[in-house]
Amino acid sequence: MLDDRKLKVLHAIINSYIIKAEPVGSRTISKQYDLGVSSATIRNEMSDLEELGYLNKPHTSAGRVPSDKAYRLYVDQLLKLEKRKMDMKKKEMIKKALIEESQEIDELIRNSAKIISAITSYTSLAMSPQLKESRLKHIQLLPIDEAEILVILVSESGIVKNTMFKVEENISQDQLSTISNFLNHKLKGMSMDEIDRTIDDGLFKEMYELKNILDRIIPIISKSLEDMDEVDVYADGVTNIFNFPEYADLDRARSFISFMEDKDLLIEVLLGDTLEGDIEITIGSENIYEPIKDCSLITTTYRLGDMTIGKIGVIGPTRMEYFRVINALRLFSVNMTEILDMLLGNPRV
Amino acid sequence: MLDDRKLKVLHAIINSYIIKAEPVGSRTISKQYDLGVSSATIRNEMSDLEELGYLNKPHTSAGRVPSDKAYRLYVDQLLKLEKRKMDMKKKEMIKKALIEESQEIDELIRNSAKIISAITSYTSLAMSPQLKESRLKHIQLLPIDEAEILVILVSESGIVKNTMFKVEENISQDQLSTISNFLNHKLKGMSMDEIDRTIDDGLFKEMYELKNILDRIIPIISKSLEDMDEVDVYADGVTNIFNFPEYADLDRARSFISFMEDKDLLIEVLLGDTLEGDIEITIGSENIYEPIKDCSLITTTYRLGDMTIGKIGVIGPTRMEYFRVINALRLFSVNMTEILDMLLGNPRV
DNA sequence: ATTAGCACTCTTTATCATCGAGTGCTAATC
DNA sequence: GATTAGCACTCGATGATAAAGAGTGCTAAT
Repeated sequence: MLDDRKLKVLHAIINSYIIKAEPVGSRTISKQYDLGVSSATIRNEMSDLEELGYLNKPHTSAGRVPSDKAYRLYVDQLLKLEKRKMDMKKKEMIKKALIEESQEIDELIRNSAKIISAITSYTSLAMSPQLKESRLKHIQLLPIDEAEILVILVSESGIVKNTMFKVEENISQDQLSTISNFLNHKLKGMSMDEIDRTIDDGLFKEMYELKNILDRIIPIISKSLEDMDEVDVYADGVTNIFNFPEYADLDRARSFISFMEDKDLLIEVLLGDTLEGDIEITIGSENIYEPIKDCSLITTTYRLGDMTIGKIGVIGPTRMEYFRVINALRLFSVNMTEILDMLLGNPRV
Repeated sequence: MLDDRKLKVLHAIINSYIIKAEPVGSRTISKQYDLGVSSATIRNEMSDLEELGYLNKPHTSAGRVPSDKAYRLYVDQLLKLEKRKMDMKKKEMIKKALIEESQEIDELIRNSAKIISAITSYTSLAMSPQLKESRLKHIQLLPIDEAEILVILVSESGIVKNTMFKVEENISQDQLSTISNFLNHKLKGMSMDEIDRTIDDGLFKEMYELKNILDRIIPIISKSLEDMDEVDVYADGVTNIFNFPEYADLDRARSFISFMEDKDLLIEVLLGDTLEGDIEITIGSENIYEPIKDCSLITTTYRLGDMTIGKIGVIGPTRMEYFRVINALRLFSVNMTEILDMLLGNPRV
């Protein structure tokens, strides 16, 4: 469909446009890229490419601009041809920085977002681990003082969640231990969903004497479980968007930044693609949400054990430096997976 | 220094400018505000006011614009005269919304920021509680499995912090209990600072047999304590700034939004003022940081018990609707104090 | 099939005149 | 003596017009 020369011309145009953000004319191509043909020939090729939907003209006397379709072609080839080598020195540097700065998982995610946006100079997105499948490893009720009890949940993936609650009656240490043991016995190893179901089934009739207390604790556990696998998302370098002339328009900038302020939307966007695969790229109009239909989104995943549990990504204008961003994200994908392994241990799955 | 009529003129100009964001001319004042004098008189008064530093002229043939000094006067009078009544119906509404949406403290803070920016349509800032003075109520080591121990710290203010750590050796449940008890006995009731000092003093020579384990745990406690009183800050409604014509300039908007992205700076800004007092207002050039020298910042505090532990605020153009914002913030100050009291109990201080 | 050449299109930029809001001064008025 | 009407003047905003420049697309020559 596209002969070799057309491809070369298209590539040249894309490259030029990615760098300059200005419509590319035939003369630019014939002079700066060594295709050995005159600008008139390029003009004809460009005309063809436009007809095929790979190029757009902002107006009659402007140069051409690559269409989303062109980027799609470009990116697909990029991903196919490319030798997946990784700059190991850079990788280790980043890893070190991340480890030193991030004691907690949320910190790790936030810092990753920060570094990614810093080195790519686009806006970065990072999602905290999603651990829906995670199983309960330990549950414990701890008396803090006469009137307060602390509920502690630990998941196999090492996430801890606790909730304080108050009681009026006096509950003895023994009673608490009994309940702790009972709950541990019953719920340990279950996934969040299973626990929810078990709770709904009212499996706790066995413990008549402590029913009052249990009735108070169950909803707390339920709520805590919910909280535990609640994902969060961070955007960093949002103002980087101002660096791109396509966002010199206030309304555009506003709409982009507003979008980045809405965490729910961002989660949707990140989860929109599957949770599988290496690098995923969504180009311009391929995006579902209006405000980012002129953006490209590149995401990758990170894992814990065999399970993909989160995503990080970069978002910017469609004329993004795909290659550079892909490489950067690969670095982070590997690093975060390794660091999480370290932080959370290596649970069986 | 300012006679009554000058004051009235100044007020009229400020009011007009707050609404319209456009330089105010003498004719506007004489027509729309009922001062009973002609525009020529107003012109003379304006000329005087300019000389006194209360008004500025963007250029010869524009109207006048209030200076920071004018806003300062305006605001000081506002705060003095104003009858501090609170719309109790609105207050209860907000309180209800906050309580329903916010199970955790961080959520409460975030939601507050969200609601504040929604109802004021400015950018809101909210700082999480600062509990430096908070004392340790409980410390416990909990075995999760053979190789993992959970360290739990509970402060008197009810904040819980935990850290998982791994051990190679087997440590018996008994040993852990011993250590837990020992630490509780030694550290309970101490403030963070005191604990740090106690730790530094190496007070733990008493426990020879368990020294290995203690040496591992101490730094973890130390780190956790640090984390516990780390403040966080949220900004919401940042893109509201686009609603104001003074930020139609891309560079301005960018600089503002970039500033709001930097949490460290925001903390500085919020803590910059004292932690005391009811409402604090910083106008334009009174701000230390360049990017917000054309903004006004209104903050108030919230408390736990007798102690001021956090701040919330609103930031926007100097021609802010001070009155409305002040009232809104008062509502939140009271509400958050009440809700925190509920959530965290009422510790003695 | 390629290319030189040229007319044509459309944006960008600069220039200039005009308009109007607003000031500041002066002289008349209360 | 304070107020005000009147008017010349200032200066940004608006819009029209022209010139420049970049690029296309067609035609005819190679």
